[in-house]
Amino acid sequence: MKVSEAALDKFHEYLKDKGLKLTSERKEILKKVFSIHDHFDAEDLLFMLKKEGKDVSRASVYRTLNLLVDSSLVEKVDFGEGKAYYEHIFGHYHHDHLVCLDCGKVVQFEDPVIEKRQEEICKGHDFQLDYHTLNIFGRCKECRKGGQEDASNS
Amino acid sequence: MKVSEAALDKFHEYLKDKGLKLTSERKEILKKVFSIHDHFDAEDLLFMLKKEGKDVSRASVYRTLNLLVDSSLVEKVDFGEGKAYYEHIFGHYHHDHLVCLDCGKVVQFEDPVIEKRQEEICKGHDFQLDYHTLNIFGRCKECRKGGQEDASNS
DNA sequence: ATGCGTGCAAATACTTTGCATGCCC
DNA sequence: GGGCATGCAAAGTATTTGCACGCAT
Repeated sequence: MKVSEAALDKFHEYLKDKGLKLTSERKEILKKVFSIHDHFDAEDLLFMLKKEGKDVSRASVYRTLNLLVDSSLVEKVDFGEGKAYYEHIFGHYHHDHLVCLDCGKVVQFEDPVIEKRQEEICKGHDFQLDYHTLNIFGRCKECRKGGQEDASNS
Repeated sequence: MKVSEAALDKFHEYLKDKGLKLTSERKEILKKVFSIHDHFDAEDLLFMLKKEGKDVSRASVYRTLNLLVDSSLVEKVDFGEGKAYYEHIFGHYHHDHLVCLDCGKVVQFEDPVIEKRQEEICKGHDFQLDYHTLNIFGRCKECRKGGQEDASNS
């Protein structure tokens, strides 16, 4: 069974639980979301759907993304750009990001030491950890190589 | 010397470097920013300034906040709410946040293990670390104790 | 004196929402 | 058939920007 089918099942279940409906629009959006193996924003998604002749409105894209986030099938990622990015998470491990400030490239990483440490910190604060976001900003290898000396900070 | 005075010096230096000017508006904004020992958004800051009779425009608040962030005196914090929060950082250590999804309370923490691990990860990816943001979302002790309902704070 | 900075309002960018109609269960 | 969902456009937020005038260096 493909991941997107398992995701569809889970989404359907989530919707049923809430008394909501699995419409053709929601199906198309979910399918597309699970075909993108990278982060994307609402506008990207809308554009891709339109390009393929799927006639979904911007409002439905936004509304469905919120549902997908709420159902834990999709994660909202914030790179501090004043808009939201998304990535599907079902069937993946959670991961964090290295974001290049020059070229904008995003590299994913996952680190058990940090994950574990967060749990300890939360325990110490008697805080129930639901999820976290960790973004590391800087400059990737290529951008440092590619001419700009910089390197000096502050 | 008070922290805000040292900050003012550093800001002045930064501005000079860039051929920019230290205006009375920028001074007032910086002073206020360094008097707030918590995170705040642009509107909060504007409101506080107005309340004290400092006549600064919204545009100047936004423009100056950007300068303060660029000069590393202030950090932009993103809680995924679609707007930016800020906190002054000069004279402090960098810290991360525990954000309660129920009451919105934010607790700061700072963890050398996580900081160190991030450096190692960046080294492994040949990535130059400039800064990072780590937010942990969940529920604080009080909100878990206080029943399941949304406990809006007083 | 020069040119950056300011306030204002309009513009921009992203996201949400009200309403009339459409369609899933 | 009932009620949620959709599309559209308008409204709502957050932030930036063009312009004419003002002020720091």
